[in-house]
Amino acid sequence: MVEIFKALAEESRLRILALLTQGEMCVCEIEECLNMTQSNASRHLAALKQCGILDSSKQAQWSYYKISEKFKEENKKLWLYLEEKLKESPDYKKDAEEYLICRNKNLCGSRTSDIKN
Amino acid sequence: MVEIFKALAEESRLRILALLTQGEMCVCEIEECLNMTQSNASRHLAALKQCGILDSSKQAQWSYYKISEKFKEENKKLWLYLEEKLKESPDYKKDAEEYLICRNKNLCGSRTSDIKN
DNA sequence: TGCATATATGCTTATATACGAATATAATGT
DNA sequence: ACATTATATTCGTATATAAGCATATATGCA
Repeated sequence: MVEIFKALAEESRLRILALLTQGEMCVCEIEECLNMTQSNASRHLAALKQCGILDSSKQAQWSYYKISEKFKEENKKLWLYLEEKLKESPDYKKDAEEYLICRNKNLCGSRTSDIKN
Repeated sequence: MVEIFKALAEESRLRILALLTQGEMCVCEIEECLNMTQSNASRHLAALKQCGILDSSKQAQWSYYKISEKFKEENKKLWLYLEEKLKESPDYKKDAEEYLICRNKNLCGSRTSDIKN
């Protein structure tokens, strides 16, 4: 449990999580939306994955990250809390708008998940 | 929210929280139950109080800490999660036994809350 | 008043964490 | 094979956090 809280105890990682509630994203999209350096984005994503909060899959040269279903199931109550509170954060609205802009830029070319979205 | 997660991102503080699910305690009881130094116990309690997770009240020379009702209300889902998971932690059983022993030692003399318990 | 006890806090040190810049690795397309 | 792009990782540095020890503060009691 401590590991999970450590992962959540960082502003940037919470912003990443908030973004990912909208769906899967690749590193460069996160980087762009949150205006952070590549290494920073990559490291925060790795930290969230490391403790089981995120899943990742590699398609071509892109790594896609999303909230782990297993995590949601095993930490239902925490997840409900996060869903509720992340949206209340002051950064959320702004980041969510950036997310839409990113989507339209189609930074990472077409991908499997785009078919669904 | 980050502040709350930061406070929760520490093993000793989670053990303190687990203990406090059983009721109000003073610093010296925490100190004894968890076998930590006085300054350490005091500081961890201060950190938990600082971000609203704990309340404290002073009676004579003792400071009593307990889980804040306001915190529970404003963070219902998180609190439900904590109640569920803290009990599953490997330290919990051992610490809970220590808690009973402490109670019997009556370290801090009689107190208001003892009447209720 | 003086002493003992409980708690909080300053100070120092050790460790952890976050960051940017550079580099390594992997996949793609020419 | 080579250049390009996306991502991961290494390195050095700056900052944050935790711990112990000593000290300050506050309360109760002789």
